[in-house]
Amino acid sequence: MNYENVMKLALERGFYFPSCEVYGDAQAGFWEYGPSGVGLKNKFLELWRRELVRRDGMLEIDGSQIMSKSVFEASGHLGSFADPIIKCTNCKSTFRADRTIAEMAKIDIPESADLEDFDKAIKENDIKCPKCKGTFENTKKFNMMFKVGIGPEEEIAYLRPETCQSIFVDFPRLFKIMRGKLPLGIAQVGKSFRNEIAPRQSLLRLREFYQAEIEVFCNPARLQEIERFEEIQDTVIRVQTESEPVSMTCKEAVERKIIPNKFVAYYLGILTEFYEKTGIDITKSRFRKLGEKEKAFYAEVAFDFEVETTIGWLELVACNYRSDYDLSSHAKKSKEKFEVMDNDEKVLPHVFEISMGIDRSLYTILEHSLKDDKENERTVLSLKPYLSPIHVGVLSLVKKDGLKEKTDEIYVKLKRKFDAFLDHSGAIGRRYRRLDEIGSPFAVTVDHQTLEDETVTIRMRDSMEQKRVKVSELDSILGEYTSFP
RNA sequence: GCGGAGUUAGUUUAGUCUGGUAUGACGUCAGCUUCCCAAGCUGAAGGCCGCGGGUUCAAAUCCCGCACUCCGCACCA
Repeated sequence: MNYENVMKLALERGFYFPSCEVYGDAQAGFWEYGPSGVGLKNKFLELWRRELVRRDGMLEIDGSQIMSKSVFEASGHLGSFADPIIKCTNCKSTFRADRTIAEMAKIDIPESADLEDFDKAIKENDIKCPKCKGTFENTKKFNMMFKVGIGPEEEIAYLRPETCQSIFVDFPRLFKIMRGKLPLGIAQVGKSFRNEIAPRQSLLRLREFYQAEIEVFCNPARLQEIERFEEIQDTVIRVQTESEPVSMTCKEAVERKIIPNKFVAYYLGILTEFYEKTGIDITKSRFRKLGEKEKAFYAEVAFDFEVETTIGWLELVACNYRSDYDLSSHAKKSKEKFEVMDNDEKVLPHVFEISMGIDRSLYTILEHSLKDDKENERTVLSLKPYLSPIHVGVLSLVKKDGLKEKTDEIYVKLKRKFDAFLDHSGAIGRRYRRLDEIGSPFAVTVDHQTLEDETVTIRMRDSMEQKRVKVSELDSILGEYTSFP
C-alpha cells in the first residue's frame, strides 16, 4: 500500500494526525500520535530495548531536551549545523553561499567562514543569481537549531537537534558510577528538534521528532576483537557501496573489507535482526555507505540504513563512526577528563553511533504491513502480534441471552494483561474488519456455546481461521502468541 | 525558500466557471432484526465550506493576503 493509504489509515484509526489542527496558525512539521500510534510506538521501543539495549548490555538514560550553549559550541552544531545562505533580491530564491561561490567563481570558502568573507567574494567576483541574474542580499546564517530563552533574562539555550549530546556529556559520570567497561553502549530515546526549511510528508520530515540513539564507546585499538561477533557472523545484511545493494553475511562483509571492522559489523548485524522482527521487509533494505560529501561533519565512516517504500528509499538509521570527535571536543571545552581505563591502558574512547529515526521507522512498518485483501474485501494491517496496538478484540456474537454479560466478564479478565478491546456493536463481520485495520492479531468471540461449556472461538487476523478454546486457556494462548520473540 | 496543484463532516466527494449558507457514499451512534466475516430496516448526530480581509442586498462560489497539504527544485547535522 502507498503513502496515501497509510495516511488515510493514520487519520481514520488514530495512528497520527496534524498537531494543533483546529487552529489556523498551526505550524508545519508537527504531528501527534493518537492512541493506536502510541500503542505501536511503545511496543516498537520495547522491541528496540530487547534487541539492542538489553542484548548488548547497554545503559539507557533520559536527558534534557533543552541544553546549554556550551554543549553545542563544543559539539560543532553552532558552527557546522548552520548554513550560510544568500537570497536573491529579485526572484527571492535562496542558495547556499559556499556552494554558489564555488560553482560560479571556483573559490572555496569553508562554510564556517565569517559572513563578510562570502559577501566580499560575491562582490569581487560579481556573482549573480543563477536563476534570474539578480543581485544577492547579504549572507545570513541559517541555523537549524531552535533557540530558547531561559529565565527572566532569557539566557540563550537550545532545543537539542540530536539526543546523543547528553550521552557524551554524561559519559564520565556514567562510566564511573555504572562501573563501565569498554566497549560500552549508552542509549537514549527522546525528542529532537530541527528547524527544517521545508517539513513534508507527515512523519518523514518533522521539526519535532523522536530518535532512539545508541552511542557505543570503544577502544579504537580493539575494533577487531569483539567477542560477540560470532552471534551475528552468519546474519545476512545488504550493503551498497556502489550502485546496487548486495546481500552478504557480516563475516563476509568484514573479510571483503566492505565494512571496516568486526565491531561495526556486529552492530549492523544486530540492527538488521532488530528490523527483521519489526515486520519491515528486509529484502527491501540496504546499508548505504556514504561518500565524503554526504557524511555528517563529525563522521569518519557512515552507513545509512535505508528501506524502500512507495515514495522511495527512506533513511531510517544513520550509523556513524564518530571517532573521538565528540569526547575530545567536550573534554577541551569543559576541561573535564573523558579518558577511561581499558585494562591497563588509558584511552579516550571512540564512538560508534546508531541513530534511529523512530517516526520514519513507524511509517515504514505501517506501509510494509498494510495489505489490501481484495479476496475478502478488507484492509488488513498485518503487524507482528507483539507490535499491535490492540492484542485482542473481545466480542459478543449477539448482545442478548446473557452473551453481553459473559463477554464483559472475559474482557475484564484479559484487559489488565493484554491490550484488549471490547466491542458489542454492529454485525460481527464488521467488527472483525475494524480490528483487522488496526492490526489486532486476534479476536475472541463469545457465543451461545460459551454459556454451556466455557469455550470461545479465537479468530486469527491473517488467515481468518477460527479455533474453539477454553476460556481458562485464553491467558496462556494469548500470552504465547503476543509475547516478544 | 522558489514554482505548480489543492483545502467542503471522522474519511471520501458534488456544488465553484454562471453568487442565494451545501449533495451523495462510507464510517459513527441508538433501536429493531439476523447471528461467525463490511447483510437489512428505522431514526439520529456530525459542516462558522482552511483562516483573515474585500466586493455585494447576499460569498463555499468573485478578488486580495496568509496558513496548511501534496508534487518538483533547493535544503536535509
